[in-house]
Amino acid sequence: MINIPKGTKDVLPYESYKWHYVENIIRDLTKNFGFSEIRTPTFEHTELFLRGVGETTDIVNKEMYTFEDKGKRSITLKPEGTAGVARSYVENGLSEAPQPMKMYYITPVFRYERPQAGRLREHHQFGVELYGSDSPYADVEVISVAKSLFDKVGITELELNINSIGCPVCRAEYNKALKSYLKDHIDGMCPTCKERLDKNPLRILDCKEEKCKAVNAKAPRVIDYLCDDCKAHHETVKNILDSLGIKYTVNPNIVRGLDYYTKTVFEFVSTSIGAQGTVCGGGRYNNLVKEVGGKPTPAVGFGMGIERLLMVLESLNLSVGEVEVPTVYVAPLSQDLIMDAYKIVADLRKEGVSAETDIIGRSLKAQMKYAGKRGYKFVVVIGDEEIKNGVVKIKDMSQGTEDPVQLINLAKEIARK
RNA sequence: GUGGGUAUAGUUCAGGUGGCUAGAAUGCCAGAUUGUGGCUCUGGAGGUCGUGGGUUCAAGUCCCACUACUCACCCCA
Repeated sequence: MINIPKGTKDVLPYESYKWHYVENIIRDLTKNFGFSEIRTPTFEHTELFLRGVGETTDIVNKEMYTFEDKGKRSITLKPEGTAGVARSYVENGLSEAPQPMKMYYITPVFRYERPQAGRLREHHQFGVELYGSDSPYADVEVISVAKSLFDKVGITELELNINSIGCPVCRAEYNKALKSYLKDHIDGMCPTCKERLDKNPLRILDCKEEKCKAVNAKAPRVIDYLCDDCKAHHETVKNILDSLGIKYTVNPNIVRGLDYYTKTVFEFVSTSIGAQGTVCGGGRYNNLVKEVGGKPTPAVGFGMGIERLLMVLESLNLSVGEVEVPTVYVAPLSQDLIMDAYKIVADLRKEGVSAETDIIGRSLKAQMKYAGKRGYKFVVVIGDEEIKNGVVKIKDMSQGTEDPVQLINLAKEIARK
């Protein structure tokens, strides 16, 4: 037997309705906020991610699905959604379309990692991108989309953490201060943090080792080093969130793992789905568009893991939508009547009523069982009598009651119920 | 890349110190005096016990290796 590649998942026929449920909510909600869908390729030139995501990140260093195609081009399966959108924005001259440009996507993303609960090699992200505004209102606009989605599906337990990591100017200042602090304490820290000291000292703040946490607690904080502009931006974001009644925690230790972030960073974290609790992560990335070859354009957005979102819904026993089954099952009493049943089903379908009939030649009893198990609302049994008289009974499966109706009015009657 | 755990029907799992013709529940299919599901009862199909070696008269059970899955670190959605 050939089995599924490590870290991937099938969405089976009896569970795909859950995906439709969240996707439908996403499409309604983004429309409500004025975002339009953008679809970019599943793979891009590797170069895009090197420049866009950043060469020092783990994603680029060790997690990309990169291969050479038959034309000797280096191709990479998208490890995140933002870089492709930035590329498309530049390549298609979207900066000349009415601004701001508000986009969203639902896409698979690929990272070569060791799978565990809530972490896959292929997962799906819903992402939102807002280009062309440096206003704190844009940050909040994006956060609001995520927040509204969680509200809509009934999730109240997610905690919103926000932080500001400043712009290149103030971050340079901060990095200096942080490094000099850490140098004095590095001996007591874990090996990975020692390594990070030179490469990416910001990440040290995110370490979960107890001894490192203790050091980090007293480390200089980014927000104390923000320049006036970044500081004002951060304060305004908080003020707007406050006035909208969106609760948050300022967490000086959140640092996103992608190089392109500036100013605002945020994440929505769950405690109910295991160690991989970040359901949604995002922030502002004012340097990205320039980085991939466009003119400097402020941008803000987030990525949300759909698998993780579903995990949260199920762990909290919240609705994940309803099984998708046609409305009516038409049951021929015997094999002689299959043709009649099939015609009735065809008519119902033409009238826009979803319907199904027996195509494997089962007994009436077996058909009833099938209809009951799959959750049909109505069953119509077709026998010689019914055909002769042109009158059938609509059985309501949840009530167990039967109502007679003229065969020619069947579709109308069902639509009415 | 580094640790820990687990591998027996479609699924969830039983099978102390080696002796089975490998079980249960659930699901699937069929039936319970031939026109009706959910409850109940009966029957049936379905496993080379992850793979390969080894010990033994005898291995699902003990030993070794491999593989897969899984959880955690790392990192992230």
